[in-house]
Amino acid sequence: MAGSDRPTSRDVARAAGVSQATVSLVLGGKWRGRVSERTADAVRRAAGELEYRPNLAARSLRLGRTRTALLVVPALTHEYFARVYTGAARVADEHDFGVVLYPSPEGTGPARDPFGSARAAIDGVIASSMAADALSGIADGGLPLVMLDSGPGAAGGPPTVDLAVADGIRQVVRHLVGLGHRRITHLAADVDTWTFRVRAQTVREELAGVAGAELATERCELDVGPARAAAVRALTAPGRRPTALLCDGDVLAAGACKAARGLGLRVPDDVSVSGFDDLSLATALDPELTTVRLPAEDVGARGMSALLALLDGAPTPPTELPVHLIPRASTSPPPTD
Amino acid sequence: MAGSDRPTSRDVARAAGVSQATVSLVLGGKWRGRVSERTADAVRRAAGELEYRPNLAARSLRLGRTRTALLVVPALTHEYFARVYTGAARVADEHDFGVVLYPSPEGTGPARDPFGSARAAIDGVIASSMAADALSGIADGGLPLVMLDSGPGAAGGPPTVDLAVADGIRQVVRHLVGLGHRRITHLAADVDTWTFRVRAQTVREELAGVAGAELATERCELDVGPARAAAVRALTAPGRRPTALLCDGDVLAAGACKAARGLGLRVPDDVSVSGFDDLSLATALDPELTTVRLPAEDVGARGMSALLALLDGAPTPPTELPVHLIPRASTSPPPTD
DNA sequence: CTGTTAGCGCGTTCAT
DNA sequence: ATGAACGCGCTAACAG
Repeated sequence: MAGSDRPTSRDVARAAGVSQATVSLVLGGKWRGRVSERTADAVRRAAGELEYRPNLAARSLRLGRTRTALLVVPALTHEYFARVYTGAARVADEHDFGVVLYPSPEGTGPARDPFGSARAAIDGVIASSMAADALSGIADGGLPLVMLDSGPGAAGGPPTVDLAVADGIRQVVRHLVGLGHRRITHLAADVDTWTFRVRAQTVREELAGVAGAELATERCELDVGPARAAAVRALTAPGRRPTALLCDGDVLAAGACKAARGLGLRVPDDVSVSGFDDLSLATALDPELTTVRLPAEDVGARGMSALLALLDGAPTPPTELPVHLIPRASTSPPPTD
Repeated sequence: MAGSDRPTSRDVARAAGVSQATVSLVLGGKWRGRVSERTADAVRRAAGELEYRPNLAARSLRLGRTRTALLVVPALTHEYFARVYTGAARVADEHDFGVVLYPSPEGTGPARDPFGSARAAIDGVIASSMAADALSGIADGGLPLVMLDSGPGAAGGPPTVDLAVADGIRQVVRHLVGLGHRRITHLAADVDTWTFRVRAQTVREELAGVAGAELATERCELDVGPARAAAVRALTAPGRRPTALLCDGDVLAAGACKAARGLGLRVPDDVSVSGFDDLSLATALDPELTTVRLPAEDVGARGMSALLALLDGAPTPPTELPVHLIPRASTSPPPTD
């Protein structure tokens, strides 16, 4: 166990020939006119020589704060949440904060209490796409909380950072309608969260104002296989076949494309397919997906900023981030009968 | 700031009418025959009433350990590393350990020192796919270290967890050769790490033993766009066109498929394409990719286990995890001239 | 069987 | 301008 013992601030003090308090002041950056320039320099040199690093456990204990936030996500393997983390971690880093992840099991139901042991070690929580009831434990604990993708909260509730999903869906619908599509099937994710409820509702509302529009809906799990099956149902349902499949996510769109090909239909010539998320998958597919770009990193970044503001007692107005339609090759005018 | 002050073990002790040490023993689970059943029960009840949670900072300071591991990954947005994290976190959780992520910038070169502040707060490091020199800072610090996907280390070096990538490549080559392919281009990731060096070398070696085999190589960045460009170069190079593209990853394979289609070639009828990783992308594509499944979660899990063993002073033999070829629809016999 | 004591490393106050 | 002393909450030793 060589070199297992690290130097403490006392070691630095001894090496620099000063007291512990002086070391703390100098390294803490609050010595303006309290410690002479010469001594301050000696301290810094000694700290450098010894490769001194403050003991975070001791600091946290003394200060009562940990400079660590907990990010609760449904599934890290999904690229969207990985990006959210990346954004949150970047902002945290700029403020000497850390971010630890808590992937809530299965993303549904009141997750196993993430705070049994963690509560003591974190200053606040950023929760992404969680059902409100799963967060009751946090609110009870009086831990500062920011909610992501959960919809605008109540007046006195936690700060929120949301995506303009309704607007995103509107852009997709107008894009499809503008191309001439009237028979559209919504391939909906079978997940009961705010963001997906809004998508379903907005598709309905927006299409209700279009003359001759026919909307159908197929629900499925958020995975390629189930999406493919749902798309097959949609494309083989009795009556006239839909000319466009509006999917709740790029993953579903991938399944839809496979279904179309399997039925001998070409995308986009016979059926148009739109996605949502703009994952790297969207451009890996052929044809590339028309989809809606979500600023995932910004969501994480704004979430972290909101938490920092909350901890500072600063105002935290609700945030809504704009999203943009990215037209690509998977949509085109419908076939002429 | 309601309820911001949490109860301490002293509060629990007072409420239960015992001493602080008794609380510590009972809640720490080491009171067999040292505290009476009745008192223990009173302590637990009091702790429950007060919703007591031990202060982790204080515990860490006292014990000198944090029960936290640092996982260094090149890029979290890549599904593979997200899975590695998931596996590591699962094993960590089973041992009341936490895992914090450090995404090393750009995944190349000696990363910015992740330990400036973190070193003090972690018990050990699990580093994935890092260049050896980027890890010198860790080894110097005497911090327990486990290396992932870095190849078998020196005798006295850190424990390693590797994938049997050479065997995986061999399975792919034999699969292609078995189908009848002889002109094969290796679409290689332009990344200088052990795992990719091994892949290139194994392709060469394995194909060297096949009569009439012709190997070409195209290098590119690990992304769809560059892969597509590289595949176009491969498929339009002077001389007879290769009948199979052996790609270093599913992402590259996706680019290769797009390139083939763009040139009017069908996959797999005109050209076979194989991937590596078995990401969810592999089955999202059409045709589904023949690829090699990597047990990413197991890598993370074994890495964490190795670190725990290392911390316990237990032996940590090098681990190599098997990988398996998953034949799907993107490979078939070569076209008959 | 239980309580008392000491100290982990740090940041802060008070006294020099 | 600097040093001595204290306590954050916890656990491991030792007394009783």
